[in-house]
Amino acid sequence: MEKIKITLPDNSIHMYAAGTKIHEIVTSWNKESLFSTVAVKLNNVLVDLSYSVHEEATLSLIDTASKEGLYILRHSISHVMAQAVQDTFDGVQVCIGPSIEEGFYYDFDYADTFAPEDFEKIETRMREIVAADYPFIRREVSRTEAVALFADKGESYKVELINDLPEDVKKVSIYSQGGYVDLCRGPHIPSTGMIKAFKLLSVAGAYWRGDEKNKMLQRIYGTGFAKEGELAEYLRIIEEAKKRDHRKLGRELDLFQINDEAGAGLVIFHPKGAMLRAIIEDWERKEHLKRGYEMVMGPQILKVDLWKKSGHFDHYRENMYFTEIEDQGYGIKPMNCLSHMLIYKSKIRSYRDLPLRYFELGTVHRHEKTGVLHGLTRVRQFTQDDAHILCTPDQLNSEITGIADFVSYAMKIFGFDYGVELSTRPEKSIGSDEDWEMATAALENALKVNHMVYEINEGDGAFYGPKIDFKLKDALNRKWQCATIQCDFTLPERFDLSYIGADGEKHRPVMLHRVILGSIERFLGVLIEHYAGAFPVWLSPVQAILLIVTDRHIPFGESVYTQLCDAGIRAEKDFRNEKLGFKIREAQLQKIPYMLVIGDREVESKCVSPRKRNGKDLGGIGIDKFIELVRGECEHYQ
RNA sequence: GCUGGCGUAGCUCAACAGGUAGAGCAGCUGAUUUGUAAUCAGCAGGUUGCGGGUUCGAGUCCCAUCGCCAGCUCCA
Repeated sequence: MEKIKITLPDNSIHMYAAGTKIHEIVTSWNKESLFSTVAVKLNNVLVDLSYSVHEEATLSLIDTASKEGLYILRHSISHVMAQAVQDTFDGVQVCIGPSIEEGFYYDFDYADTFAPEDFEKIETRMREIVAADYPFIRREVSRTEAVALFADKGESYKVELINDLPEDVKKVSIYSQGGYVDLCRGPHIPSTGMIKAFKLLSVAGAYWRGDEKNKMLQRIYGTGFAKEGELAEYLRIIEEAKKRDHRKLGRELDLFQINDEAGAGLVIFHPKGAMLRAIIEDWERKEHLKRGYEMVMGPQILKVDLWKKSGHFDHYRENMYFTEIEDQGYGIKPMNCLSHMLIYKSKIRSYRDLPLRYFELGTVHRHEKTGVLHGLTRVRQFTQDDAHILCTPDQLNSEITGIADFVSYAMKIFGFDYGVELSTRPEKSIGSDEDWEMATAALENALKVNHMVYEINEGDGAFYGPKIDFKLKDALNRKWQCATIQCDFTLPERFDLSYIGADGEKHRPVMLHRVILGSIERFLGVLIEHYAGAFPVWLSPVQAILLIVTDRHIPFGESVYTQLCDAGIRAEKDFRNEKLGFKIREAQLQKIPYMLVIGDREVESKCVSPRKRNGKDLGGIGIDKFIELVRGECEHYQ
């Protein structure tokens, strides 16, 4: 019999008979590893353990500890769930059921509705399927055979999927376990018994193939892990996220409200929330001025004709609000660029003036569909830390570098980690192919020059240009879009912007749209969740609260309060007739960084006793020393 | 916008299968003068999101509308 050479994971080379199953090869090499191996990579291609090798190959194992392994495990669990759902309910058609970042889902077409109460039934059946340890069996069949098979089962969605495959696909693979058959590329785990920890989480609507014109299906979400402990940890993080929800903390910390009477998606900032915003905005102004930006301000509404000129009317109208004044149509701005264009055009520009960097904390309105509104992170009115940079094409690189540095600095200041993505031309867009290519190349080039690691996000650019998106990661590792740099050759064209070059001729400048924190509202929402409401001292709306032991300490308390206010420290006083423990509890729940206890001892020695938010008692220290302490914690930022 | 779930006091939540809303916290009043996460007592607080309908009777059932939640689609 023919022998083939297999390079094993430890780089040792062994000879096996052609046609040997991978499962047998692994068994002969290291039986133990089978416990956690879900599939293997054969010459870098993922295949099942049941695969038979016919050619010389290099083998590496994929176990549940790896990202790919977990993906495969979860995909297999989704098949088990689909089987359980079909076994439990009549008349259910299966659609698609992939692994996703944090788990898996499966879409079903079912006349009745699934309720979370049904999960227990489904999970019980799933556990039976797991206990039965059914092997996942792969079979390759012709398209016609597959169509016949699924048509016979009444699975019209699967039939549609097969019929829509490219013509050159002659064969498809199907997987079965315990009588359940599914169209699937694979690979899968060897058998259902390998599944140890899973949980169904939620059910929600989802359009067939993600198109809102199609039928709404029911999607059941679940997650799975290699070990019970990991599942428990994941569920703990979900609970933690709930505790940190900025909508809940926003109310508890009295930061803001979103009120039906005022309107959906419209934020009303309370004193503490407005303070927090002001701190961030002051920081923004200072940092922008440092970096050569100039502050500008534009109106909230501009004539419709101008929006037609810019292309917003044709491409962004459904997101805009309009109004009329004395028969003249106006559009409420959804972006800040128009005024900035007019500022540029207000006089003749020389190449010596460039780059021009116009910065505006610009409030915009966008008509978002009701279903997408969400606390502070998705609203209808928000303020962007927006800037438009007008420069020569050869200044693009250094400008983008400057912005990237700015973003990196801001993320460090606020304590976030982040990732970078390059988003390319979307279907609905304006501008020539040439401009798009130039703009995309400019952004990509800047990323490369700066050795930045990035991912490509196809078709996710703005309608007027490609963009670099910075996605920050919060304390719970969730990603949020905040900073973005967009390259635009179109708007300068439409507004016929020019500058006089060294050659005395007119040239067209290039424009960069960019935000650093993005929407101040969204950023605040993310910030609240990142810090769980316990802001660092420099951001805390209230930095210190004075707590007196009894009312004979009021006069000294008042004098301390005055000294702190004079020193620019944001202080509050709690001189109520309550026990100290009660006041500490309240200050603690308000997550105030410093509680200053004032009793007989402090009055006597003219000092305060700070108690930190983490419970640490700093003992009696002089007021000057406390002021110094707080300033020291802020100076690095302000 | 779509699918499903949900709107009860400032907040968190009760009220069996329709029978004229109840608790804790917060608030107010009084007592208490208090040392590092809740002092005690009393009082007050709601046309059950808004508008229709069914019924002798609706928080509970039906319709419509506004809003919230989870997704989908879209996005800063």
